[in-house]
Parts: sequence; structure tokens; C-alpha cells
Amino acid sequence: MPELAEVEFFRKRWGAGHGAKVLAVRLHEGKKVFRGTSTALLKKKLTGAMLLGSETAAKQMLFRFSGGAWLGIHLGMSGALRVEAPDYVAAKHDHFILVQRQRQLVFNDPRMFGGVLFATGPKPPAWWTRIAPAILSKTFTVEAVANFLKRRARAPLKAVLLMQERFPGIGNWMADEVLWRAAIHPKRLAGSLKPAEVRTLHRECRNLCRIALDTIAGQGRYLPPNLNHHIPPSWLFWHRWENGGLCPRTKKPLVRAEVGGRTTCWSPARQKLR
DNA sequence: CCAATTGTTATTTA
DNA sequence: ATAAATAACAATTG
Repeated sequence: MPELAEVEFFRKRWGAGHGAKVLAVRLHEGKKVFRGTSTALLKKKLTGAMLLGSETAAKQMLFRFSGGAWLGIHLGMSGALRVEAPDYVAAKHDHFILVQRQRQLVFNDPRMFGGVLFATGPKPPAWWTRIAPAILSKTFTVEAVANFLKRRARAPLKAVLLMQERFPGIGNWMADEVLWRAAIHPKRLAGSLKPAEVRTLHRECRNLCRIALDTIAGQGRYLPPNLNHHIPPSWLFWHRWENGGLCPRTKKPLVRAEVGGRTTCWSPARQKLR
């Protein structure tokens, strides 16, 4: 499920544990989510440590602990973070749990495409700092997008939008939503866009990220109980998977097909191949 | 049994 | 050599 705004939503959930100590670490040893990570070191360093704070970048989260410990979590395709009661008993796919006095912070991931990273030191580790700067940062300029599209000239736009090195945090549904809002066909080749279309694409990337973060991750104190709860029906989001779905803007039928290796939904009346 | 799934990476192909 | 396409990963659901 998780793309940019959903990842932020889940990070805020674990925010309930900020300022509290970790009494114990429970994990499913040997599971794929720990590939490349020393669970022994992780348990040793996190047990007794205080969860100090956290941040989100692209589809990843970084949790900072006392003693110079850094925990990275990627939710993959099916990961989620939850908060459970202190007496909660881990279910089958609850691969990683931080036990605190008042709650348990649970990482659940049935398909295990996600992962848990760990590092120690005074500064955030390289696997965190090398994540591309956010779409909502100053560095995400029209020129940067134009240059990237030029280098990926022969790839369909849908595939290009999924490339994390330039569009960090964008996933399948957000890519479709951006192209739909920009009224650009997902099969258009990246090199074929006119300057005005590049500007539109750039603008709608930023717009969607901003609106999705507001809508899904919530503002400040408030968190919706269900992360999709407040997505309005005017978005493509709700219609992209329904058979016989209609475009919320044109009221004409939507189409689904594989583009760039992923199932893609678009509104032919609005997004022309030309 | 077959096909599907909101992600990433290694391998193969062009 | 570079970039695009494909396969693989794992579990579950329809």
C-alpha cells in the first residue's frame, strides 16, 4: 500500500512512542525483512534506548534513538506500522516489535518486500542521506525534471515517474494520479513532452504530494483513523481499480493496461496519446 | 489452478 | 556502455 503520504501516515502512528524507552525488542529471526541487517546488534542497541524522533523521506522512515542508534524502515508492497496495547501478542506477520511501557510499536509485512535497516553513529547513515531530495523541496525544479526526462527519453512516462532517484515517494497510484491530473497519457515517451507539458507535470507532481500529505497523513495533531478515509471521490484513486470505473472529471470510462511493467489506469477522454 | 497485488533489485535484452 | 524490459522475491486473495 504505502507511497509517500501513506508512509508519513504510518510514521506519525509510531510517533506515539516518541520520548518513551524501549523495554524489549521482539522480532522474527531470519525473516527476509532483516536481510543485510544484524538483528543481534539491533536488539542490543535498541533495548533500553529512548525513541527520540523520526522523519520520512520518499518511501522510507528513519527513527532516531538515544545512544546514536538509527532504525530505518521500508514498508515495501504490503508493510504497515501499528500501535498495539502492552499485552498484545505478535501475529504471524508482525516481524518486528518495539515494546514500550504504554504500548507496542508493530511492523507488519506479509509479503516481506519491505525491510528493517539499522546503524549506529553520531549522524544519520548513508542509506538514509543518499535518498533523493523530496519533490516538495527546492531542488525539485522544472529544469531538473526536464533534464531527467531527456535522459530517459525512450521510456514511457509512467515508468519514469516510478524512478525514485528523481520522483522519490511516487508509487503506482500516485504516478497514475499525477498523469491524470496533468492530462498526459502514461504511454507518452519521456522525450516527447513539450516544455509546457513538462511544466504541467512538474506542477502536478508537487500539487499531488502536497495534497496527499495533507489528506492522508493529516495536519499536525490530527490523524484519520483509516488512511484512505479522507481521500475525496474526485480523485482517480477510488476509481482506478473498479471495473467499469468512470473518470471523475469527464465521466467517461477509464482504461487499465500494463505500462512500464505496472498496471496503469488512465482516462482516454482526458489523456491523449497523440 | 490461474491471475492479481500501491516495490525494489538483479539480470537480460536492445 | 547505457538504458529499457523482464524476472524474481513472498504471501494472500478472488
